[in-house]
Amino acid sequence: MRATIKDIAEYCKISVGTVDRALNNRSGISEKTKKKILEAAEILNYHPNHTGRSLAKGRTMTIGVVCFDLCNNFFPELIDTIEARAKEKGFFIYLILTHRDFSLEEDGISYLCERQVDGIILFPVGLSQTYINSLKNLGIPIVTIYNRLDESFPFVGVNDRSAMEDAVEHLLNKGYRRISYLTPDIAYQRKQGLNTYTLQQRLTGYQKGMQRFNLKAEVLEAGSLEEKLDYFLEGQKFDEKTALLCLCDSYAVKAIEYLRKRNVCIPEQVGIMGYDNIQALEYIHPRLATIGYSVRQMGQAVIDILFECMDNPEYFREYLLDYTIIDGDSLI
Amino acid sequence: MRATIKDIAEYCKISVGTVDRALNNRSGISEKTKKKILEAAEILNYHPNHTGRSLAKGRTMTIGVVCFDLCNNFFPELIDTIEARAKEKGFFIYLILTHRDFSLEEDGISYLCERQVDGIILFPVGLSQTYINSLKNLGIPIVTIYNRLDESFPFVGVNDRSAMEDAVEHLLNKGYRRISYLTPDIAYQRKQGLNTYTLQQRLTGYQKGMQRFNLKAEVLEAGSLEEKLDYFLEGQKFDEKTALLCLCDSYAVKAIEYLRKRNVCIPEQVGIMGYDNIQALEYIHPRLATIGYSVRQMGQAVIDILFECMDNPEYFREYLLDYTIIDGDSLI
DNA sequence: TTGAAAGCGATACCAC
DNA sequence: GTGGTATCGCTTTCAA
Repeated sequence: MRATIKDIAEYCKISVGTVDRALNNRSGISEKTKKKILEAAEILNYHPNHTGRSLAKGRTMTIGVVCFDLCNNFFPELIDTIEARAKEKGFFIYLILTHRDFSLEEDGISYLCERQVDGIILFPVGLSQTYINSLKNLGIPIVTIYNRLDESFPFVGVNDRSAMEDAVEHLLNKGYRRISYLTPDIAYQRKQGLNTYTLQQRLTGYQKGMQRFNLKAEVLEAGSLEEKLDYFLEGQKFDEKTALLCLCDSYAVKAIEYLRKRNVCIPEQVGIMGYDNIQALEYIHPRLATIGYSVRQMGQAVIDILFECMDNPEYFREYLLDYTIIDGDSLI
Repeated sequence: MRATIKDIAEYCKISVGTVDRALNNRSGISEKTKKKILEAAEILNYHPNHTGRSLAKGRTMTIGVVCFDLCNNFFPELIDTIEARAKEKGFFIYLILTHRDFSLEEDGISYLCERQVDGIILFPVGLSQTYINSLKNLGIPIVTIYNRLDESFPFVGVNDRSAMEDAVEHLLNKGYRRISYLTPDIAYQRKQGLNTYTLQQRLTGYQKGMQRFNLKAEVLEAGSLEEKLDYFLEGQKFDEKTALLCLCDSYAVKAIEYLRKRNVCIPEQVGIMGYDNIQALEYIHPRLATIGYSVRQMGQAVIDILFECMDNPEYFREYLLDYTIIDGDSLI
């Protein structure tokens, strides 16, 4: 059995209150008894019991991170940052992966709540008003990231709309006139009750950009990735400079794979551009043109905002990160 | 404030003991009062308080995962598997990243201990006997993975030694006669007090393989990656089929990048082989020849063994996964 | 079938 | 400065 403050108290023939004072550097204790107690703690190999403390204090020093998965996008680096910063402040991380399954998200949140976490970082999958209300009623600070919920929850993301608009401009400046946009089927996902905030922002940016330059938007949305790309290539004569702007890098990389299979030369016949600047790009050829932003900064922001909310429940902030267009060999 | 069992008890004018029986499907309660209590719980929007329960039961239903990072190798997929399986059994995951820094590992373990986790999955960085003893004294089941500690801790890994030996044979069968081995500086890491178990196993496998076929082993170990590769290329006339066998895929991929910069053709001038079959390989060209194993199976094994240990502290198992040689375009 | 009370380990307040 | 004790929310045992 592990030693408790009671053991120390008995060992020193003293009360638990005093032991607590010594162990937690509280005032109102003589140096002499303090020293005696600390020595006893050493001898008995005392380690504080976090569960007992949590119950007494009503704080668990734990934050829940509810994320889609660890295998895609910028998530690993982001969680890395969050973990490090949380640790600095004495907090631990409960990791919950939803795989974009709403019921897993709902269950996860509910368990986090039972476990009295002090705050939650949430990549929302759900979006219904009922769900939003239930989150509000939890009385736990929640910061959303990637997908937005509504103005009652602080949000951290990239300025996607503007970024995609700039991406279109970038392609235009490189002489591309036909610019298609590759995205998952947003309407379908919406129908499934999924949160499509970021998907929508990026799409809107693309559409706005095309509109601004009087270009005809072509959104490849329906069907599997292969079907979209087949449609894209259909009747394609490569007689005008053609580019494929993709929702995200992992999508772009898959597209490159498939186009290569169909003997399409990149960038000679089709230029490709992604979004996110994921680390794996370093090793992928041709070097993908993309849109980059600081994942570290994003992680810092989300955790710092969460800490703010924990101190002050009224705190609200929407934090949109800056981005940079990164050119690459996937464009000509 | 959230409702507690006491609130329910008062609401129903009944004792907390009975409420507990109803809420936890314990025996010795009439259907009628049980129904009344469950309804009250619904009305009062009762959610159990995990902290209180943990304190009373002495179990937190939490396991700590102490891992290097999330950005390399097979870690994301592994943690994904572990998280899913833990969740199935009602357990939560504390994620701690050490970045291969021993003091972070030590601190992490010690905090996990304060938080009374029921078990730990550990990618060990440390290896000293003092450290091992301190882990033993924790009285918490620990399963090691990737790096081994000693026979007091269950271990899950791949049969690295045999795999690397087979890799050598594979290269030999393809006609390679000069086979160099690329690895981090093991001696140096050892001197830093780091656990080099897997590094060493793989190296030994390579050496054994070379010895078996009477080939001269050439281990590229000292200096930066660039320095090692410069040394490797030095005086290289490409007059005999040359291959570079690498500790792991991410290492191999970096090597390919650098060799390309030095205008070395792969696989024409140098064949490359990696280890781990990481997911990113799908999008990297040339397709890297590598050694694959089931990360899912590894995750299942480690968590199942941990659960066994939690039931039975005497339980011990060393689980070595099978592997497959995967050929690729990085060899000719 | 139900109630009462003693823990679990730590905190916090009040009294001396 | 120190001791005593109620409290946090839940479990568990014993008695009724």
